Formats: sequence, C-alpha cells, structure tokens
Amino acid sequence: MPAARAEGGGKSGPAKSGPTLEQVAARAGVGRGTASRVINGSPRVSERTRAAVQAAVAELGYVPNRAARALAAGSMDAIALVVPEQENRLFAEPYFSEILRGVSTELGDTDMQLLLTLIRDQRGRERFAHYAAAHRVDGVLLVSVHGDDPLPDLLRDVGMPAVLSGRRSHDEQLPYVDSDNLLGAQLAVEHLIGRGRRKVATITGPLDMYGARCRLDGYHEALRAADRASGPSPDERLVVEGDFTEEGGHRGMLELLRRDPEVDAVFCASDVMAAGARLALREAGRDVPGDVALVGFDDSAVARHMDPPLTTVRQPIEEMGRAMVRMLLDLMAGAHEHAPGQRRPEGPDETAGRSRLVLPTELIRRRSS
Amino acid sequence: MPAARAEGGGKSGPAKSGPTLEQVAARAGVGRGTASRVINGSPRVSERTRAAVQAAVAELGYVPNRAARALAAGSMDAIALVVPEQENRLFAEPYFSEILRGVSTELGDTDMQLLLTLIRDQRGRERFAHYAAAHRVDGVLLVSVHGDDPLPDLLRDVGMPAVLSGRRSHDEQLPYVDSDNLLGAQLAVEHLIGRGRRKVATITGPLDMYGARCRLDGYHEALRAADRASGPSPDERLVVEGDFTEEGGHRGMLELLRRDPEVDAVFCASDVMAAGARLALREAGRDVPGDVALVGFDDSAVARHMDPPLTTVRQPIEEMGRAMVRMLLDLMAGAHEHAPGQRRPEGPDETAGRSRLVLPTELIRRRSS
DNA sequence: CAGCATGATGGGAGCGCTCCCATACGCGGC
DNA sequence: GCCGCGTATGGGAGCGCTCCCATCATGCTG
Repeated sequence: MPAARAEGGGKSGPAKSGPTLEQVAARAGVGRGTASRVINGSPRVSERTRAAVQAAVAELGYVPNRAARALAAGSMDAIALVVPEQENRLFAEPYFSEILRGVSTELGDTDMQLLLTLIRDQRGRERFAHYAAAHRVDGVLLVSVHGDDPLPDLLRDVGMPAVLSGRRSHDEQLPYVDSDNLLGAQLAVEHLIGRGRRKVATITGPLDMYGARCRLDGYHEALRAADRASGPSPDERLVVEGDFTEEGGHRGMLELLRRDPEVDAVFCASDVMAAGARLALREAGRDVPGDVALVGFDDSAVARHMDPPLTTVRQPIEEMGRAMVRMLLDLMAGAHEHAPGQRRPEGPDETAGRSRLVLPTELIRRRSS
Repeated sequence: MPAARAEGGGKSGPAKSGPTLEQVAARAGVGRGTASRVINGSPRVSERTRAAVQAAVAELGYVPNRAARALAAGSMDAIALVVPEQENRLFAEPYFSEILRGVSTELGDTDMQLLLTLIRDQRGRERFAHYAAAHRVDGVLLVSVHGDDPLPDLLRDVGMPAVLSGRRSHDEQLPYVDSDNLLGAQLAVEHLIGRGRRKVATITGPLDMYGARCRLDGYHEALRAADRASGPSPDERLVVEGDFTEEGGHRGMLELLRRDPEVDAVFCASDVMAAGARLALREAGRDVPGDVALVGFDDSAVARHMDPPLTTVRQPIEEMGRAMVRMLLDLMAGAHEHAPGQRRPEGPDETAGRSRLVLPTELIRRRSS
C-alpha cells in the first residue's frame, strides 16, 4: 500500500518526512556518524562539532525517524501498556486513568512511546503474546493481572522486560509495583473499631486475587489485635466474599444483614462494592453511618459522590504508574548489561532490589464512618 | 534531548527477534518479493505459492518487523490518540475510557497500533506538533479539543489526517464525530417540563466550548417550544454558566437558588456538575426530586451512584470512538487515492460526506426527576 | 507456429538509522 | 624528529521490509 500522503502534497513518494540525519550532517559540515553521535549524546565528540550539529538540528527541525532507528538499533523505543479489558470495566475507572496518567508523565521525559493494548479475549491475548515474543516492543506494563494469567510468565520466557501492577502471590517472581493492601485494610478496620463499632464485617474481593486476599488478611489482623485488647472478636460469619462489583456488594450486604442483623460496620474491599452495600442498607432502612458505618477501598470518584461520602483507603495509583515505568526502564537498561566491561553504577543485586515495590496506602476519612 | 537509549548498553547486539521475511521465503521455496506479496495480500500470487508461504509463516511463527516495514513503506502503521491532560481530568472519567474502548475495539481488526499521548502543557503540545509534522504517525485522533487549540489546523497544514471528537464550531472544517448535544439537551428539558416543572434552570458548561453552547441551545429550544404551548417561559435569570466541574455545579446551584428560590428543576450540562448541584441542594435542605428535579448529561458512573440516581442524557461514547477510527482509516486510505488510475468505489464526495458524523443522544430516566 | 499479451516470480535498490572499523590527527616520550 | 597511542571523525555495511522492474512461463491471437 502506498504511503499516506495528503493529495495536496503533490508528489506521491513515500510520506513526506522531515530532514534526514544525512542532511543534518551535511548542513553541519560533518559526517553522518558524527551527527548520529551528537544526537545520541555520545561523549566522544568535540564541543565545537556538537554545537554545529545541534544548530543544524534546530535549523532544519530535524526529528529522528523512529522506524529507521528502531530497525538499525534492534530496539523499538516503545513500551506497551496491556490492560485486560474486563478488568478495565470492573476496576473503578479512576484506577486505569490514574495509572495512565502516571505512566504517561514518567514517560514524558523519555522519547519512549506508549503503546496501548486492550486485551479483550483469548484471541487478543494470543495476538499480543505473539507480538511480544517477536520483540515488537522493548518492555511491557501489565495492569491487573489475574493469578492464572499465562502472559507474565510467557513474557519472562521470551526475555521481554515486564512489570506488573499488583502481585499474583506473596512472592511474585516478576517485577511488580503493588500497594500495601494489607495495611490499608488494617487501617480501615482499626478505624472502624476505634469509632466504637463492635460488629465489624467485611465484603471481600474475589479471593483468587492476591490483592483481595491481602485486604482480608488486613481485616483479620486488625480484629485479632483488637481482640487482644478486648475489642470485638473475629467472627467468620461476618466475612462474605464479593467480586468487586456493585451487584456483588449489594448481595454481600444483604447476606450480612441476614446472618447478623446487628452488624454495625462493614469494610468493603472496593468502593464500588461499598456503593452496592450502601444501596442494600438503604433498602433495609439502615442509616449510614448511624446504624452501620461503611468503609471502602480505592478512593475512586464513586467514594466522593456517595451519600454520605465514603470513608475509604487511598492507593497512590498515579505514583504506582510512575514507579512501574521507572522500574521497567531500569529493567530494560539492565537487560543490556551483560557485557561485563561496562561500568555498573551500584551493587550487584541492585536491579533485583528495585524490582519489588510496595507503596503505602492511606485512610481517607469521610462521613460514612 | 538525547535518545532514551540504554546508556552504556553499548553492544549486546540488537534484541533477539523472530524470523525474517527472507527466511520465510527460503522456507517456502520462493523469492522474497513473492513472500511479501502473500503476506500483504496482493492478488497476483498463485494459490499454490500462497499456501506454501502461509505454511512457512505458520511454521516459523513469523511476525513482520514493524520498524522495517514502516521504514520501507514510509508509513508508520500507527495512529495517535491525543488527550489534553486537563480535559481528561475534567471530563468525567468514563468519557475517556469509553472512547478508548471504542477506538481499541475498532482498531483490533487492523494491525494499526494505538499510540497514546497525553498532552499536559505547552511544551507537550509543541512536542507533539513537531512529532506529527515529521509524520511519525499516520493519523491522529483528537479528543476534546478547545476552540482555540491550534493543533487541529496545524495537523491539517502538514497533511496529517485527523479526526476530532466534538466540534469547535457548527461548521467545523476538520473531520469530526460529535453527539447530538442540542437534541439531547432539548430532550432533557422537555422531560422536565413534561413532569410539570415550571421553573426550569440550567447550569451550562464553559460557553467557549461548542458542545456546551449546543446544550444551552437545546435548553432554550425546549423552553421556547413549551412557551408556545403555554408552558413555562424562558427566563435568562435561570441560566448560569458553569465549567463542567463539581465545584462549578455547586456554585451554579447556589447562584440559582439565590436568584430564584423557587427553581424547581435544573438541567446540568454534565453529570459531574449535577453532583455539585445536588450537594448544594442538600445543603439548602431541598429534596431531589421533591423540591427540585435534576437532570445531568453524559450518563457517567457518577450519575448511577448519586442519591437519588441521576436522570441524564447518554451519549454513545464507545460508538463515537469506533466511528472516529473508521473515519480516520477512511481518510488515510483516501489520501492515497490521488492516482486517477485506481478504482474508486463510490461517488466523488464520498469521503467528505463521511467526515462529519453526529450521533444521537438519549435520555436515561432515573429517580432524580 | 511465430508473436505477443498476461500473470507470476525473483531480486535489486533503497528507506534512515546505528554500529563499528578505518582513517586522520595530535601529542608526549625516546 | 620519529614512533606509538589515544581521540575525533568519516563512511561502509547492514537492519528487514516494500516497491518496482526485469524475467520467465503461460496461453492466446493471427
């Protein structure tokens, strides 16, 4: 297929593109190699030459041709952000767009490109796997991966640097950035107990997701601690499993009310579920926070707009996005360093040390508790 | 600015990549050119040869090298989705992610790549302009463009196919996909009047945005019609300008209550503003919908989670995303057809005809009205 | 049966860049 | 004043692909 030229552009050659390195070099009165060196910041160029080339670049408005660069260098200067489609819908929207914001911000200083891939079915997954295996990107960011997703291991096997948001298990082998779900949940429940609630229930996320399990652990942790301090005792009847959906929260709340009508507080593992629970409570004629205090997780937009506004656990999502990019770039740089000759700025296991990151969570107090 | 190459990543050869066309050709026992023809679906290949090449592709797991292809063909096989950062935050989140979903879905059948660019400041804008001018992508999707944004015209000037979401004015010169803001607003206000409301106010969006003006026009239109049918008459005191933010909606509602305490209905030009207005009403001790009926615009998540759930005007956002992609691909393909020899499937002004699209809006009735 | 159109095929010529080797230059030491 | 070595520089050799033209094979016309 011919190049995408605007008809007004006259001739029909390949897409009109900017000046080439060759032209820049000519303009600066140097060789192509030298110009390339300047543009890529190689140190072995004299100051005079560097200035000349930079001037030429500015005058000509030179922009390196990515395709050519990628072809010659064997790297694509691009990373993919992979989002399983269903998750995108489930996970409250802010999660995704905040991650995106963080990623994009951090990438802004690089000339890496961000390639967005929504995977919506098995076919899409295979397609991407194929694509990645062929090294058509330099690195991959995986958002909200399920425990049974084969993609991460596949990427590792083909030597494609990848960073997960969230873990699949406590000792996730791949590099990841996670938030402190356990502590966040613990804070939430402690808060509830601190407000004098005696029957603190929880609606969990799907327990095959590690993050959801952590939140449940945090719940248990807080109750155990309170028990020792003669606070309310753990009671397994007060734990119901949800699925992060509003409908799930609604069902869960109904079930809790059935099991024990005297429930006076609920920690929901997501804001969206809290919204569902809130609805059930309204239907049951319970006042929030009068009869039942409610705490969510995520600090999504829903939380702010509920009535009353929802106390919730905030995760530094944007920062997680940024951290993921930093980690990935590190990884990508590190992957090149298998030639022992070059300088290595720090200790031996530096990369490994930087490839697991758990960011803090924070309780946001609002009127629902 | 130096390229983001892994510094010191000196050698280590290019990233391991899959088999090449050459290898596929050899394997299939044909020439490189023939293999290329098969892969690109050229018709001038015999059935036998085609099968042989396809078999070789399958066996070798061949994936064409994008960079090489782009370099040789002069097109990048990629389109950019450009999102002004502020808008992204303002516009209720669903807008963005739904557009994205649509775009991604429609792109799924192509082997175009989606390149995401958040522009957050002047520098970013220039950077992108530069980038686009150098034809580093084949087409651009622009989301939520302000009337004074120079980017669209700049893209046109450099012959870069582009499609806007929303118009900048009624007779937008660039290809766009918009929703029927006027009719949507009109429906909303007619609905309010139909419910017997007599003092129907509106909190508009920023009036330098065309879409916001359309919604205001729709409001006026409905009132004028009602006036003729001896319904409530237009009253300019019932119009306040907002800014699409929650805070703006809050302020707007306060102002309306001040101007006329007997307001009994408000059409807000966005759900988020409706949320702000709802808050102000609660503070003022007004019941919704008892004292004041409320209608929003967008049908975002906020609308469903408000108390009471918000009646609102839905735009087919995902479909808009899909339509934008279709239009852009058309445009890109059309740009090729300047050689008169080739077949042209339809009438002369076909492309122009398809480059303005206004999709219908729909009233979603909930309990706030 | 020659002559020619038609369709299939092979492979050269780059696309713009990076890598790397060869070259030219400079400079201190003998 | 010559040698050797380190440092800036030029430019060849591709990277894998598409485009296009020359080459063949084929089947038809006259």
